[in-house]
Amino acid sequence: MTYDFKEIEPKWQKIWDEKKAFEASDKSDKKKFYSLVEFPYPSGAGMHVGHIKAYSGLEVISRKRRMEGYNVLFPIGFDAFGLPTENYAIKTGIHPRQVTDKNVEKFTSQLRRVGFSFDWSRVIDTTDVDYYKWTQWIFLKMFENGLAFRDTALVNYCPSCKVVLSNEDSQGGKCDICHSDVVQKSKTVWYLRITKYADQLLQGLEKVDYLPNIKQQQVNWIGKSTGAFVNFQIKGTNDNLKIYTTRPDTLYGVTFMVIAPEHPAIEKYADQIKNLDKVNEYKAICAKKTEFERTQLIKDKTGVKLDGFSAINPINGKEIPVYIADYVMMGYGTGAIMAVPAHDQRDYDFAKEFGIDIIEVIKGGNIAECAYTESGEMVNSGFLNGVADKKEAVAKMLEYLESKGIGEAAVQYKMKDWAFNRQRYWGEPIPIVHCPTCGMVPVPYDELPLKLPAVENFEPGTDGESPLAKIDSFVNCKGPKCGGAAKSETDTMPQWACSSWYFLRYIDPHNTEKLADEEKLKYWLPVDWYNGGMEHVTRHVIYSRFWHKFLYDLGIVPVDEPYAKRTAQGLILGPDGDKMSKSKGNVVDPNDVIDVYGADVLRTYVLFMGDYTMAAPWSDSSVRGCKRFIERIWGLLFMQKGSGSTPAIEKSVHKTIKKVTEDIEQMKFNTAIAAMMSLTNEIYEVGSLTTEELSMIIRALSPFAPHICEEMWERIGGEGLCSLAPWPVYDESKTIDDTVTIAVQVCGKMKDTVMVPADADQATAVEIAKQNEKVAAALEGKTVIKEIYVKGKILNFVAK
RNA sequence: GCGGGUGUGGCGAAAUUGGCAGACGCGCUGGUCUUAGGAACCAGUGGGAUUCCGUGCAGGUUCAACUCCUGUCACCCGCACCA
Repeated sequence: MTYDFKEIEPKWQKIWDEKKAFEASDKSDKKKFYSLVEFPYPSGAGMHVGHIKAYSGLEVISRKRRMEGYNVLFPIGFDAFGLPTENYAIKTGIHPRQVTDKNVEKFTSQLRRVGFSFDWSRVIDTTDVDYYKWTQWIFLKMFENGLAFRDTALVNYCPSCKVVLSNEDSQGGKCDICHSDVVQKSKTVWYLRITKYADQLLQGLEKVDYLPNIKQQQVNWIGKSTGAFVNFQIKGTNDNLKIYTTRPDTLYGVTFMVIAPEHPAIEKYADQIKNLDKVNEYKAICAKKTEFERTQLIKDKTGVKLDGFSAINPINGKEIPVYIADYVMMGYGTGAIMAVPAHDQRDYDFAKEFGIDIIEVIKGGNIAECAYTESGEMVNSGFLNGVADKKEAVAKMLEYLESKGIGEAAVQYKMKDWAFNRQRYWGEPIPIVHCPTCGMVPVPYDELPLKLPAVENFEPGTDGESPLAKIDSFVNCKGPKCGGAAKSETDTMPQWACSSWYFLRYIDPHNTEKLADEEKLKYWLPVDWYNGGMEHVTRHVIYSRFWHKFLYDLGIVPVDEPYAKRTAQGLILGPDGDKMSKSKGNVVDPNDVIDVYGADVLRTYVLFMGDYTMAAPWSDSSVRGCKRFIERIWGLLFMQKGSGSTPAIEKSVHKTIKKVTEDIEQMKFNTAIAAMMSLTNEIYEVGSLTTEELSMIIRALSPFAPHICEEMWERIGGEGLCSLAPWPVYDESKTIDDTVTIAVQVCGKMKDTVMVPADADQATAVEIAKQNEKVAAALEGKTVIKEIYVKGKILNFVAK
């Protein structure tokens, strides 16, 4: 009898559904396990096999946990607001609501065909008003607490998409959506004050179990640096130019200062600056440059000296010339620096370009050649002379600066506040009213959700205005406080808003009173294991940790870190080894694979391909190997015999169960599957196994290939569903061999292997080894100086 | 430039963390059965050769190195004039 996946797979999917086999219980004596995968953006293209790999990791772990007796919450939903849907709507004229519904339906059917054990009773769609009501609610709480605010600043702006972008969405100076160059534009925009949580976001990493590279990326992104603010008096005034430096120890080496082209001091002291025309000309050139261009010319330093404007070095009273240059950014530190060319390469390049003095204050380098950035003995530095330790020098200088009131220790972060509004339709409306008498007023909580109005035209305005601005009935409203005529905010929230808290909603998805019930939150949080893509670690993961910490401070959630553990899967590349993309035409559709081989084969293959965390190319022919394996598993059904284990098979079964049990926990799915393949090969050689052995194998394979395992489970008379049957327990004693094969080396070169009792002592092993022909031949005429014996592994004769 | 990662057969990859390099799978070769096979099954498969060489390259530590150390090259990813 052959294995007919086309009949078996839908059969069991239906049964799981009818029995609500994978629904989590909110009340249970069992230990809870919350496993979370990043919910998909339902694009029109449907899912590709990369999605399947992304979900299969925790799918296996969730299924194993259920079999181990846990109450498992493994939910799924749709992250459905966003530009691709809106752009599609603009192109086709179909409303984003309809597009989203259609795509969600497509994704759902694909996911179901794979047989994922999601709890389908908790599906959420972030574009559902009952969901985004709470996204708006959280925004209002942030507004109330001063974490959501408006400011006029230079922002990243995509001229093609006509939207303001966050730093995170414009990495490398390119728009994350359309990849065109981002320009800097002065606009009044909404921000979320994520920087307030910078230190907590950093500290929090110490107590969570994230893969090391994920942690490191977040640490870099937050970019904490410790240094000092130092005030340089502006000559001829009582005003100061405040700078930030990480090297206060080099203060004696300052020979010039640089301020950003946008620095306010230029306007404030415009009348003092004699070459204002030249300065303004330079400012105009900088403003035209995109962020991308500005980071291109790293070596060629440009700038203009401010004539008639200088500062005083507070440490020695020296007059210091001040320049403007675009290598200093307004967005970091104070937008002004003290330049120490002897010990900073950028300052060095600038000094060479402009013929400025270079004063060595740390010995050890050759400042005629380049800046010396290592540590060494301080010179030309007044009271610091002779100090050789950098830390000590910094500490002494800080102490001095603070005692004189001219500077203070300071911490800076690279992370910037989150630019939060988008001039787009398909997002959550920001629930704020601009009232001419009362200013910015939040929409009252009991009026939430503030629904997206029906529109015909989704095109953003040419002046960078939201499509909502054209809807008079939406824009014109009453001021919530005074009742007078007012205007609604017309911008919407960015794509990352709704995903910043979705894992909380899964816990209580149908609650109409609160975002989720406290008791349930207390039971399920934190997420025990969260898996997703590397591309989200500096965006979604940081954003959601920030929202979570805020909700924790409000007392809404019971733990301060949302995710106890975070891992990331590697990409599936196209068969050509390139990243899968529609334009390259190398995308593999899971439906095509399921049509030919079935879901169990697809699931097994995406996990067998290689290291789960690493990228690997798709191979159509390799899929067939997994198909053969699944079919050979089916064949085991016809090799059963009632009783009487073959001792070697019994041992191998227990060893395999042990390996599978352990490997799954480390996401080493590829070696777990390989072990089961080996075992199968071995059983085929012997030709039989007991029903009990088969039962163990089926259960261990069931997280990977659940459909065939259910069918086999039923046929061997297993009780209930295989998916909920107890995880097979191996007998440790049966995993240990009585005799082992050890390698025998002579002078480190392998000569042969010999069988010895597992607990053989050195003398026994040596005796057995010496009887081996090849070993004896190699030792012929030599004197053994030393014998090295590692039990169960190796015996090495060191001989002359 | 900084941070993270990866280099192992024709290919995807393993290696109990210093102990038999190449498990498992693909592909390939030969065979069996077939009208046929891009099906199934069986056997073989790192390279040269009769005892050597092989984990990007060059050194080192060790009885023993894919694994540890020093240097170096290549590729991938992230950040990037961050003061």
